[in-house]
Amino acid sequence: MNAPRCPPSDPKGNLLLAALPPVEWARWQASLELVELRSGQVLCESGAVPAYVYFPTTAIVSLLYMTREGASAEIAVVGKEGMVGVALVMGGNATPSQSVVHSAGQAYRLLAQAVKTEVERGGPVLQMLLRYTQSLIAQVAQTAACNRHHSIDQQFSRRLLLGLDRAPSDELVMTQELLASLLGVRREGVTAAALKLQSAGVIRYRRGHIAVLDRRRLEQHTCECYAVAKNEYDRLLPKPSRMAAELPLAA
Amino acid sequence: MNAPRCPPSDPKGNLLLAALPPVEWARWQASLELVELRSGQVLCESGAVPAYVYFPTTAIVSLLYMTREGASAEIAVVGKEGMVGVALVMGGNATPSQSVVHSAGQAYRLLAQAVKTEVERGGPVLQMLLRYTQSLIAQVAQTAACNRHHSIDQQFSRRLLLGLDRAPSDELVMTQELLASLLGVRREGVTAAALKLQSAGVIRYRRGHIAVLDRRRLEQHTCECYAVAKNEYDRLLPKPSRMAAELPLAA
DNA sequence: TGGTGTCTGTGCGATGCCGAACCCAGAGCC
DNA sequence: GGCTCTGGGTTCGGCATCGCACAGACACCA
Repeated sequence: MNAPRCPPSDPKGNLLLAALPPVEWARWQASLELVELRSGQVLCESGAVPAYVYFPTTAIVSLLYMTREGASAEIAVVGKEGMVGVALVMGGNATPSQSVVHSAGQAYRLLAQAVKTEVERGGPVLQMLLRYTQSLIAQVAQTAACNRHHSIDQQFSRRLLLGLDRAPSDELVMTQELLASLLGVRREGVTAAALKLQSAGVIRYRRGHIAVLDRRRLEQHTCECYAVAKNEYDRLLPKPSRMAAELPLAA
Repeated sequence: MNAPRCPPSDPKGNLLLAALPPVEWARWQASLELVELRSGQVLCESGAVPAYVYFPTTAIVSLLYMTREGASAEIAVVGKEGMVGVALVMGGNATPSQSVVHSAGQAYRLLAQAVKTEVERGGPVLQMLLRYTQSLIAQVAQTAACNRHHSIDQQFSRRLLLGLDRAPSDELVMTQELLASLLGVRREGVTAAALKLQSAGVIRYRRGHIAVLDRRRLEQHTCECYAVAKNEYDRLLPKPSRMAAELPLAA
């Protein structure tokens, strides 16, 4: 009854898939393919045309920009709330950014052509994907402002919250080294920020595992960038039915 | 024969309008309204639903994020190559960013409702606007990476090129103070960067006017961010007919 | 059980940028 | 011509972050 590694997650674990109207959902269901994403896996290289779009359920993906000198900067995070591959919706297919899995898990994928067909059809699916893309723009823009004006401490807290929203539990599986490369700062800067939060009792961590003990206070340590982007997502893609998401599945 | 201030610019001075297919162009022409935009004018406040979208011809507009502490960061520049108000295309209407004119000039505007009707219609216009939006995402993302990794000198050069591409001449009308607030850095940092470029003979400036003398060398001083974003725009919205743009208008 | 490699903590000096203050000079106005 | 204002140049100390180097420590594997 179990898949090799984990029990397969419900496609509706992805909030975009869960928000599909019944007619569209019926149309998509047969085409959705469950895949296990490994940590470090590159879903789409910079400038390449992806073969699939991905709807993560438990996996978490980073959209990265690499500079000429080899430095990296994460411009957005995609997890169960979103989709990897909006360039296919926008018509440009490729993007200068790279999509990399940083937290292993499951996702449902759809052939690029299937998405393009769906987009050409217009209607509620296109509307939803465009709204998600708009929320992604807001996240990227907020990252730009945050990179300019806020301290490593604040950005570290913000990034923990972004991860937490997309993770299945209160524990993030990522090293300080990884976080540093995502934030585009030195690992020592992340260590210092983590130490402060740990001694304040907000988080606890050990070798690649960061447990958030007090989310409330973590939010207080963070710049407004987290809330602005989250509010924008919630405004653009309101929860269709909170009940359905929280109640156990019937039958 | 002249308008009060300047001769009215041709709507096709805006590259998106110029790229409209004949049928759509005919449909739009009657609805387009020429407006003079003053420097400092706010086209849309953060979180507000704009009444119009704007297609600048000679004006230049900044998309700004403001932090809680009052600092600002320009996340993208829109001039004759683009459109202000993509949120209406994406369906979210509002955005957390603010649109501010920083270089007075002309633009054509269209009622929000007219744009939404056009978007619902689908077809080539929607495709074009989505592709423009994708190029805007690339610009914003590049700004995020640039803010993280590059020096004020590089960002200053990059910003000059962004302005130059959208300005009618080789002279930018903007003070160092304004540039500093757009880049989100101190004015002294901009002064230092400008001095270096001037003593290198790349630019010459005086009280609010910056003349670019040697564009080639300016590009050499810049980080790759400028070229990446520009290439992405050119890829997504190729010049429909270079001839038509460069030849004088017939008849 | 011991070895090994990865992850985390720490301590330098160097540097780029900030914050504030002040002055000068060009431009516009009366 | 003189006044005033705005834009630009300069200086100083301070701080956050960087780059590098190294030591300890935990986790895993043989």
